[in-house]
Amino acid sequence: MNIVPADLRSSFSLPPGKAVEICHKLEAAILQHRLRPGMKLAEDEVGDTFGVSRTVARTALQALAHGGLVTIERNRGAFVSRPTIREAHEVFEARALIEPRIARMAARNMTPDGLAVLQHHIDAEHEITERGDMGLALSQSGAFHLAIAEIADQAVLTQILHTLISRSSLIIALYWRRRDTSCESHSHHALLKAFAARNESAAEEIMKSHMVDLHSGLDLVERGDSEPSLADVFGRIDL
Amino acid sequence: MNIVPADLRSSFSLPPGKAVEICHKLEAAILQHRLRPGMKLAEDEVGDTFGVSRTVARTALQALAHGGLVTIERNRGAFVSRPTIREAHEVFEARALIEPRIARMAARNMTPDGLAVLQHHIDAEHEITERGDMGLALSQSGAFHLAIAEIADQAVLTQILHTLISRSSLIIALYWRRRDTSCESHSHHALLKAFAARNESAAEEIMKSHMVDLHSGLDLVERGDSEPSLADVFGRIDL
DNA sequence: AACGTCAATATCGTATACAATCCGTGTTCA
DNA sequence: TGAACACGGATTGTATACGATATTGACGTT
Repeated sequence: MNIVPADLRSSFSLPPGKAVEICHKLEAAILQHRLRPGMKLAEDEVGDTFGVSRTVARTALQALAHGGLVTIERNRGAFVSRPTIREAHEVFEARALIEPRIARMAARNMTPDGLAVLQHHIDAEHEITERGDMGLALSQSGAFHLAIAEIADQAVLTQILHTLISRSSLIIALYWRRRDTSCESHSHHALLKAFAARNESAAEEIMKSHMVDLHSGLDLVERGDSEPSLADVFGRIDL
Repeated sequence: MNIVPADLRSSFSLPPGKAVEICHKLEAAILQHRLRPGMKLAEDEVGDTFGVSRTVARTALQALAHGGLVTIERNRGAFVSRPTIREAHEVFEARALIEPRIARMAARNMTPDGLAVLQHHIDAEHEITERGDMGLALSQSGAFHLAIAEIADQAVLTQILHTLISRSSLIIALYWRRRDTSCESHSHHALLKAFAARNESAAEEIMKSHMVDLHSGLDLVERGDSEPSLADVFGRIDL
């Protein structure tokens, strides 16, 4: 079976030509945690991988950098971003501000078609979760939130939310502590129910608490080093 | 005297090297309405103007495109964006959602230094308004709002607000109908007072109504043509 | 053995060159 | 006269080439 999350379509200002596709592919890979935070994305390597020149690869990387998924350091190159704990808090606070409003608007605009789309997302998410592909499930979850924004029909907020959700994915890759995503699934069902009833206040409230849940599901406490120590990566070695 | 609005510093993902400066200069020019919405920004022209190659000019334009100030059409080039009426509403609704929250946070964090910075902005704005340079005054007003966000110390929201304010400037260039900016000035003073008192709720409320004022100061009704007619530009000629 | 210096290499920043696309003009034909 | 077409100029899309900068490893010194 071939369930792929509706790709989190990149912003309004599309980079020209081939760069768009590369953007989307890199974005998908990052969102699914196939490219982990901190990984180097060398221009030559990206270019070779996708069969384009460095120019195009560069354009794609710069576009991703504007979305916050990639960090470019001068004369050093591009890396998959590693959000700080501070930034993690800010991103989820921003989502907690924006998404309840979006949910309310979506509830107001909801149509049978919209409901069907959301239901489809939930089904896909469920099936992926069964298969245990955590990265894909997360990506799918993001697509669900974004679909709501599209139904709300607010291009500006949708664009903003898109970048926030992308960054959330990185944050979760770094700081998620729970094993299960049942809370996620439960909230999404509850949201769908509110949407079906076109209950604006309920949708807003559920989304608000969903945001709190997500935020509190993170393990955002300062570790010894801000950079992950070698021991974190390889485990401690007794000499 | 040399009062220049603290430049609305571009996002986190700085384009490399010289492109940053070009970005800032173009941004300033657009925000001050020296480059009007719809104007063509040819890569060669930009490059020649700033003494760099097309490559760098291109990078700068793409960066501005990500901020929404510039629109790039494939194979046609870059233009100063012309926000639609729809987008205008969305931008100001988004600001109305975000800025009151930012004002509240700023009030909470306010320090004597912060107050001094804001006071400085207000003074500058006042002086510029006296001189009658509408574009510069507007740019200065944006800088004031952004300064609040920086005091609120929320990088993520500040970044978002930055793009919203930039776009607001374009919107105002297209749709502003009032002659005066006294309401602007009044609101800013009121905000400063709330900040001085560290009155969070007052700051939030004043900002909220300030947003409503700004939004309602726009003339957002459909005109006959979306494109400005020649008559609009040259005046009507009786044959 | 540890540290600092220096060269080699890899990667990025910028400039230039070529290919593809679009737009306006002028011509041709109905 | 008007519409369709073809051509030429201009501008963007992409590739490549060269210069600048940072990192890595070797070497010599303390």
